[in-house]
Amino acid sequence: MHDDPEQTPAKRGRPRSLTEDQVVDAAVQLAKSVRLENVTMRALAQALGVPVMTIYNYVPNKDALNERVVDAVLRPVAVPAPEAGTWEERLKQLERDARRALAEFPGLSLDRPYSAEGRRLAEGVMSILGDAGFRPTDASLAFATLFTFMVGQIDLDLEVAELRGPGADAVLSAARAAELSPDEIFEFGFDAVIEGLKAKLGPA
Amino acid sequence: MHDDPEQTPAKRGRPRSLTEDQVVDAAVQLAKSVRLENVTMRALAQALGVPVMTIYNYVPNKDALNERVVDAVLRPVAVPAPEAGTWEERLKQLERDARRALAEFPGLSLDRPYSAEGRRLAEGVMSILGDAGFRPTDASLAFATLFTFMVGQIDLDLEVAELRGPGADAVLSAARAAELSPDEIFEFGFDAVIEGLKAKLGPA
DNA sequence: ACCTGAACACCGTTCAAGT
DNA sequence: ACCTGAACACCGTTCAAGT
Repeated sequence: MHDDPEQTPAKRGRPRSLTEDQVVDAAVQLAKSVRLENVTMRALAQALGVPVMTIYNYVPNKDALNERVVDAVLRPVAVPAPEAGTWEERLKQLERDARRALAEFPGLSLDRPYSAEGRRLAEGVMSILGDAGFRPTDASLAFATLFTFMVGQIDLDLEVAELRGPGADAVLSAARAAELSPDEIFEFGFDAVIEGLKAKLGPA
Repeated sequence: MHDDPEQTPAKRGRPRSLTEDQVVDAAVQLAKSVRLENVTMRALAQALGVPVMTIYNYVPNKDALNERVVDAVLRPVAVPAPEAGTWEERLKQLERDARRALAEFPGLSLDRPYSAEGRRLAEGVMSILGDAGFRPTDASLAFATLFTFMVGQIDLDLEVAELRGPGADAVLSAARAAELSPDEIFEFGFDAVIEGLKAKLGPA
């Protein structure tokens, strides 16, 4: 009964010099200027002012760290409630928020392996599609289309951000010639996708 | 006049042990089972039966090698001629071919930096959109939407291929529950995008 | 001329020793 | 109990020497 290690943390041993949040936050900051995959454990340790191996007391390895960074970035993205508007408006707001959240982080994508936050957003989209009245199979197809569009859009955003200047690139030069901003491209594409989904699913 | 080094290759010095095509082809083969970024120069050298540094006689560095691999994979993808069908059919065939070509290669994407073949395909899509009667700004918007969809689709294909089994993934579990194949998802999504583009651009 | 061994400047991570 | 230096098994690539 007495001496329960859960109740009495018993500050024995060396005190922790960091918290997990500090480690993840520092990695998030570094991921703003360098692609997440290129954030090195050594650079992270230096930013935290600790030896490299100390990080491994807070995070099992780099993959796990990356997952927590993605979670931290996606956490602020809300799933709009039913009262927030029509299903089209709710989806658009969700995808716009996600895109904005990810835009600060070069090369941070929604893809594999799915984080807890990624799953939350995926379920949010599915539930909005359910509210819209789509039956399960149709909702899955619509989800896949929206997800596909979203991943591609983030990739396009990255290219626009990186390829400033000399990169004589057919894709972007066409967009540049027409003076299209990434936001305009997103709005147009998203509306087209929604329109297409309604056309394909509406008559059922 | 005499002794022109261009006309008379003059087999002096050590003979080349490889050709550039051999190097690229070997890299293409390795990229079928390992993501291109994870194909190491050392593994490539071993597959070719030469010391690592020999590769640098044929290719300046790994980035350039990767670009040539992407070009080699994309080269067989044709831009359907005007006689091949309606602009919708031509676009669909092009994107389906590109998707199939890339499907064999895990993690091979259309994105940055654009290869010569990628540029050829991009210009092909733009010309098909021109044939369809889209004016330049509209064609750019439509192109960006199609490109976005394509990049996302390839990413989705990769995840479907990789996440066999335990990965309890919301995105794919929904698709699996509905027994949707990647091809069905592609067909549906592509048609929806085309439908949306027509709806947005048609009334103009 | 072309080839290539040795070496360098990086990675992530294991392992055993330190307090 | 928590921390961490040294070392290991990798990378891509430079550089100088070999034929």
